[in-house]
Amino acid sequence: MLDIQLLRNDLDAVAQRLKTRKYDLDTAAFAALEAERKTLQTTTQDLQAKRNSVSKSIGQAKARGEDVAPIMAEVENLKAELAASETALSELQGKMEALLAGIPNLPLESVPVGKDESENKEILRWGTPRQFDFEVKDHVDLGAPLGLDFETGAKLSGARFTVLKSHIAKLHRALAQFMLNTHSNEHGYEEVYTPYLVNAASMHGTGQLPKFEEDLFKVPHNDDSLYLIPTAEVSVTNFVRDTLLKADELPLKFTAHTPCFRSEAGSYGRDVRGMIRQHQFDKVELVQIVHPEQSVAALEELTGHAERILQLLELPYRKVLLCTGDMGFSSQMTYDLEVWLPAQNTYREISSCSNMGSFQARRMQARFKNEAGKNELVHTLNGSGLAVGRTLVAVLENYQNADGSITVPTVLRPYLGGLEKLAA
RNA sequence: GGAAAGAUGGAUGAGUGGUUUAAGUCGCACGCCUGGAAAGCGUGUAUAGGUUAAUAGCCUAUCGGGGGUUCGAAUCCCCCUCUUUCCGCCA
Repeated sequence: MLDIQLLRNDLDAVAQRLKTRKYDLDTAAFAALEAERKTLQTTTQDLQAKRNSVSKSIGQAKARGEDVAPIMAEVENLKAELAASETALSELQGKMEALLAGIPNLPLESVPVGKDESENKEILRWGTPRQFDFEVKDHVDLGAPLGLDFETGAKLSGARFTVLKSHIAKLHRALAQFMLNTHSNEHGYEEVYTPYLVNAASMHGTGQLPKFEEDLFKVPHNDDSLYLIPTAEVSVTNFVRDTLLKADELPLKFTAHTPCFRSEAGSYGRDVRGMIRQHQFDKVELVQIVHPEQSVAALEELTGHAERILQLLELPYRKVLLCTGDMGFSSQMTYDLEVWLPAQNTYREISSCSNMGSFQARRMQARFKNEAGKNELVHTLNGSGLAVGRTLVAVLENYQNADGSITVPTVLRPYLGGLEKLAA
């Protein structure tokens, strides 16, 4: 959520910057609402003040034993007038909050302006895609004999659900363990385990609600609903919702391995083959809660932590700075990491690392006591370190051999009892 | 699932319809005192919003959340959430 003061003071400039990310802010409508809010709030507060003082004088008169009937008559009308005014004000404020909740974050100055992913800026390429002297197979064909089972997944739950067995299941587990160990032992993150079902307030805090409900799985519960997390960003970042931190507690760094659930109603037809796009997938997430002055540097650090996983796995990747038109709703700057997939002969997203600035913190009321003793919003960051399913795909495709077996990356061997090769 | 007790500012803790403008204590900040410190004394110490040049004043809201009764609610009524304890069930 943007600071409403920013909109009040600098409406046109905000609207212009939002335009670079394809959001059209109706400035006239906002200005009209704001003008109405101003007068309505003032009159409401005046009425409240009047009611308070009259009520007080009733109490005082009673204490002196005087007749209060005349004063009571005086406030007769006040009550209805105040109630009407309060109702109108809260409706208006609700309207403005709804509008505000739907406005995306402002991109930082350093983010290139662009309309879509074609205008993203490549920062670097790491590693060299391997040259194969045989016909490469994709992960679906490679995985089938090793335990990658789409048919059973479809039988149990439908399209975009997968069962992993034997070698594939173990490789999947090894990857998650390796990532989690690296981040918690070497990168200074505290390992956490979180609920996979969260309430609407948490989803609102990180920005999934109210705008992206169709992408979520919703579960009825006690006359209410819970939501399956689409990423551990939601559960972990919300640790600090409604919290006042001490300055010396920052930064907080958490890592979590969780399943992620995405309905993605709008994605039919995309990546239907294989486990690139699933309704359920595992991810090791990195979250940082930092001092506002540190968030720009923290994004570089956090992205580096995700890159390190790819480097240790010796998977070629490229790092891309997303342009304004391709960024997520809550982000003010995002790096994507894209891993090389030989069968697709291209780089595919495997991690997304974002600096959300104070956008989520404002929604969550996550603050810290700053040097001046004032409460200030923290900045939040998160990134995938990495998406486990897609990493599995990348390992299968990049480490494949002519006979269909898979060489186990060196760093994973300790997690697989020293196994060097996966073969049917 | 059943029963009971709770939720008040940074912490603790009083407060059963109107001088409560949320007492007192602790903590914290500043000052006095001191060679320095402690103790003592004094002053101050919530958040959000409105108005404003203002981080000055003034005003409004906030006692777990929501709704209600009332001229007036921390206080009375209803619903919900969470915490603790006991019973049941369960991995």
